[in-house]
Amino acid sequence: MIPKIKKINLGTQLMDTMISLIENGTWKAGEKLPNEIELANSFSVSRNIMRESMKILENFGILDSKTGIGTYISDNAISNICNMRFFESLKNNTSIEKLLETRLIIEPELAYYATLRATDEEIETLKIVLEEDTKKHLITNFFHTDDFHFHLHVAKYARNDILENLLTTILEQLSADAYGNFNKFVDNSVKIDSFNDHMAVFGAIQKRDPLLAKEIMYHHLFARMKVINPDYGTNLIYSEKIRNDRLKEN
Amino acid sequence: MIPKIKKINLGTQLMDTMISLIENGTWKAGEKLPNEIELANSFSVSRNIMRESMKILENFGILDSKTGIGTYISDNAISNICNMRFFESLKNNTSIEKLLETRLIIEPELAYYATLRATDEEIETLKIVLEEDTKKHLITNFFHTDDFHFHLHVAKYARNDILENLLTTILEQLSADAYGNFNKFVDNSVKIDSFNDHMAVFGAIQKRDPLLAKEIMYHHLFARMKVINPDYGTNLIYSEKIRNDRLKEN
DNA sequence: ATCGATTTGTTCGTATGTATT
DNA sequence: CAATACATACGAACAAATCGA
Repeated sequence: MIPKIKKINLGTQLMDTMISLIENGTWKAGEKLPNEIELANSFSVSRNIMRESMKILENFGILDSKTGIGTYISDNAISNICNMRFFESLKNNTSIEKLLETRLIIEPELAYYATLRATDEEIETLKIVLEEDTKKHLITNFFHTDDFHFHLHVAKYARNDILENLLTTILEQLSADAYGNFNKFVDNSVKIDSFNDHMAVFGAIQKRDPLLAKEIMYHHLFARMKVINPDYGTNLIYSEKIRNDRLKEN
Repeated sequence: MIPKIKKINLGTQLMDTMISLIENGTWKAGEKLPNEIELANSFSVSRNIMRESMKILENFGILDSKTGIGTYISDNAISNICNMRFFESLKNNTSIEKLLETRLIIEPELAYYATLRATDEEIETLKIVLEEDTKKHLITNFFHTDDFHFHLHVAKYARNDILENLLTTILEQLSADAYGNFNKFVDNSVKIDSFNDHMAVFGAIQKRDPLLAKEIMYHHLFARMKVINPDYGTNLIYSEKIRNDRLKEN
């Protein structure tokens, strides 16, 4: 398969050079840029192209244009360039395994924090979410994106916006990707196991037992990972048993 | 303090309406859009403004323009809209505590995976990084961004691009923010503790003891958190002791 | 293989609204 | 109030790429 090279147009070239100007310190944070016409001239492009590039950088929080005053380099331009790169990597990332691994890392912790931070009302909501899933589960071949409602609710109750949003994009990517279709044809026993795991996680949250919620969530996701890659974790030694052994040693 | 409402210009309005058109299903993924002139007419804006908005959406991977052919809605437009929102939240998020909490959640796991996946050469590199830090530590009042080299290397060796990039942006935000300055004036004992933690994490990685690396990293970051918010975690029960107790009970 | 139609890429000229002085 | 500097917005045009006849 030949990788499609997108022909670089003036706009993206401009964007890239402006970013490097900021990164190498030629343009410093807080600094005022020359006006659009001068800029366009100095880069030898038209004003519209100049504007298109600047608009994109403005949208990324790297530039800051104020009507009638001028355009400035954002105070946190460098940090937003970093964000932009993160975003790029997220956009191009297609490895289902890495997406699942990320879930494996963050979701047990989210379950842990959700157990500590969810209000009683929120736990009731979670119960309702599960009950609705039960209905779907009994009636149709429920799965795929439906499965995600529970996880997203748990993430919300953990009160960490960053990781909640990260999980949202990961789940969105998983359901958009082949993984979404894959799940439709997965063996029924896997679905049932998965559903029971949800019930167990909920039970732990309801009992306000954060460590238990965390452990169950981990094993739930680890089982999912095993479905798409049976070899995963053969080099890993994270397991209840070994952990127990280690802790008893001390 | 009055929140500054950025006067919505035509471009951002257009962008928002186009996104809702995609989200509510009026524009479906893979669909071809009318040409720029027709679009501009139907939205009653000039072609330039139309282009500016489309360029931004293209940059986010929501639209896909091909010279001489036309503009299409990306196949994974919805998932990229989600990414965009994540990016927005990351851009506006200023809570140092949430940034640190995210580190507290992901970095122990990254240390864990790094211990399992780092090559012997990479562990040597890590050693050199630490030695360089030692020199800086002895000579100048080393800290703040210097402290981050070690963490970023560990993240890299964990072989999870998503979380490595997330950590990079978090550390970048922390050093850009007040936190960076704050760290400059922190008590010297804190610096020494922190440095010793790094040594201990490295020791665990070198011994190929992933659980130990994870535990030390956790306590290292928890201590950092306590510096900026002494009350943090008083409602948390995550601790070696309690975990031990729980596991021995069973 | 050439031509024409279509569509994005790019440029220029001009007018308007807004903020500073 | 007037002058200035600037971003915002529009319209017309040409160039380059693509596709189908």
